[in-house]
Amino acid sequence: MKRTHDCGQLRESNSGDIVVLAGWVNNFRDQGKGLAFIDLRDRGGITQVVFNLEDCDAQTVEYAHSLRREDVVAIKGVVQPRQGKANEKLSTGSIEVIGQTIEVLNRTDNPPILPDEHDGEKISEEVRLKYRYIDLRRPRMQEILRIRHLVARTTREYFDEHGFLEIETPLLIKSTPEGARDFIVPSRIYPGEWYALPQSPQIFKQILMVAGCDRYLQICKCLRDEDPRADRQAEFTQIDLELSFVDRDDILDLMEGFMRSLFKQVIDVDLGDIPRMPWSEAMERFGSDRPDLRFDLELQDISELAARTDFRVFTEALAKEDGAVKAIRVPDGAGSFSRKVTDGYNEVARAHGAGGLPTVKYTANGFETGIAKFLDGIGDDLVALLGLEPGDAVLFTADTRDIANTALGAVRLAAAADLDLIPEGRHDALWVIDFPMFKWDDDGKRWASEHHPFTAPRADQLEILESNPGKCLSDGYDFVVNGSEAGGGSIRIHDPNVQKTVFSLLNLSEEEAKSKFGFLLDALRYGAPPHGGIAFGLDRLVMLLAGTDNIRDVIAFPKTQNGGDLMSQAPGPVDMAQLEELQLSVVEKAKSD
RNA sequence: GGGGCGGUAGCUCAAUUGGUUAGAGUUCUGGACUGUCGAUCCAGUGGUUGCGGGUUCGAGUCCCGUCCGCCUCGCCA
Repeated sequence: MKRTHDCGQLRESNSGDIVVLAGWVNNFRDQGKGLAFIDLRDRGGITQVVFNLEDCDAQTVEYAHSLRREDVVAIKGVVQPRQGKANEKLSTGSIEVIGQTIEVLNRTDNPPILPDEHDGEKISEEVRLKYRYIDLRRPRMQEILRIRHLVARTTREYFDEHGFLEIETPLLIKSTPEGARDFIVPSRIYPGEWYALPQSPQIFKQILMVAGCDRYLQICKCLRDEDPRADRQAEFTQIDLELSFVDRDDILDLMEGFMRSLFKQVIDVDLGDIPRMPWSEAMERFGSDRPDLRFDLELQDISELAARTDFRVFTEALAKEDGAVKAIRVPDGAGSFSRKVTDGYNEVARAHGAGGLPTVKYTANGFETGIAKFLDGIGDDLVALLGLEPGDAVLFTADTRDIANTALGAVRLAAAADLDLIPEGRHDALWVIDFPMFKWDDDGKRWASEHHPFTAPRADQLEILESNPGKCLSDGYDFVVNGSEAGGGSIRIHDPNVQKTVFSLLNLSEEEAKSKFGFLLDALRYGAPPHGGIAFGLDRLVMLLAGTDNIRDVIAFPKTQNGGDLMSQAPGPVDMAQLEELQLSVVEKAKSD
């Protein structure tokens, strides 16, 4: 029997048609010897099939009674309007198929989990990952896989229309010193030497620009041997792009068009104008380089007022180099912030480097609790500056400007989640621009790239690149949606001399740079066009579009926090012969204690 | 590498201060039922309490170690 329709297709207009459906038995309801209902499920949906003695022989009805959940069957029958009540939960709920013939394609063992819409979300992730082939049968998972497909399809369509070529870059490449830890692959032909798997195709896509490819696109796997998070996997997918003869605004304009069509086509959301915010403003107002603009609770600088208090936490912070006191006003926070809640925020602030989180409530009687007694001299000015109303709470951080901002930024997110200030279904995007070129690495006592070592300084910043690298701004940009970094890129350095200067600021010797990136430096010497690009995190875009906060939900076969695949049991040992061929041996690490 | 939460029947969970034979729902098995749709009703199967030690008259419960899962800090150019 050949399938004629999928299980989501049939409507009342099909009444009288003879059809063949195939799929999994989602559920069955036996109603006695002569009547049985089978809910048949495939990727398209669910259709009810009914077997009874009026429409088929007793043997077939009995066969229908023997079907169990997740058996795989093909069923031939006639479409008719529902005899009983319609089921509004199903797209096919107004019809049913009168079953006439059953072909069992495969019986199932008793399944460890069921891809049931009611239980699916409750099953522990550990079991879902082990039996991923059953978990993925769930309509929700099928929906996410489809969203992911739509993202890839829309990407290829949009960039094809704008003159991009899809070009593959190698997976076995040379290890690079900057950035994340590499996954490495031993070379059989050169024993003792190693390939690295790409953290991104960065250098290759720049070389494609030197090669005259003009506009490049790739949907590619990237691999970074670092610990995962809820929104991060060691193995992930990027939408990787690079363009020649463009400036920053050309790229941002083109990518905005892409993002708008993506959100429109996949979830029918209008992103509207996408604001561009300097990095310094994002840090000052939101305490984050990826601000969530769906709610207020903006950070305010109260350093001048704080300097007039006798509160040592404030005055000692302000005595530091580039010290600051920041505050957020939490409307109606006085009532909802118990001691337990503010203690929790205190921990958040401490986890981000702040010494603590001074707190005060503002009521009809003025400031109360917490640090109220220290605010006597500045009370009215503080009320005016923050726009306080009775019932508000105020949270403070005091430290170096950087720590005060990031710690309070983290508290801002925690408070918004607690107070339910984040609107459902809303998507607020922005570009963060004018990043610093470098950040100071205190451990390594050197400058490190804020973005990556090929990011160009802004043209108007070239003169301070060497004299004041900490203040030098780059031509980099991040695309941020709902507080999640969904993409990032930059105009690249196309002048080999500027590239050399940046390498030396990163404390990369000329010799080292030559051995690691020599081929890029060479390429830049032979007629490199001005170019720039961006990479979007495809997994994170799918998360946003699908409305999940778990990256494993948007990857068909994801890995766990320990980098394992619970289904295939990777990683695993290999044969001694394989190691010998590679001239490798495993050395047991001595216990340090 | 650090911190936190968790692991009990195939699945989701319960088990009082350390105390009787570790329970419930569901899946599954058998039976009843001709319009159900998370069907219902009756009966039954199902346990290395993650694993290894220890304390105790007695451990799912306390202690030590270890493995696994999740969240998080570090890390992620």
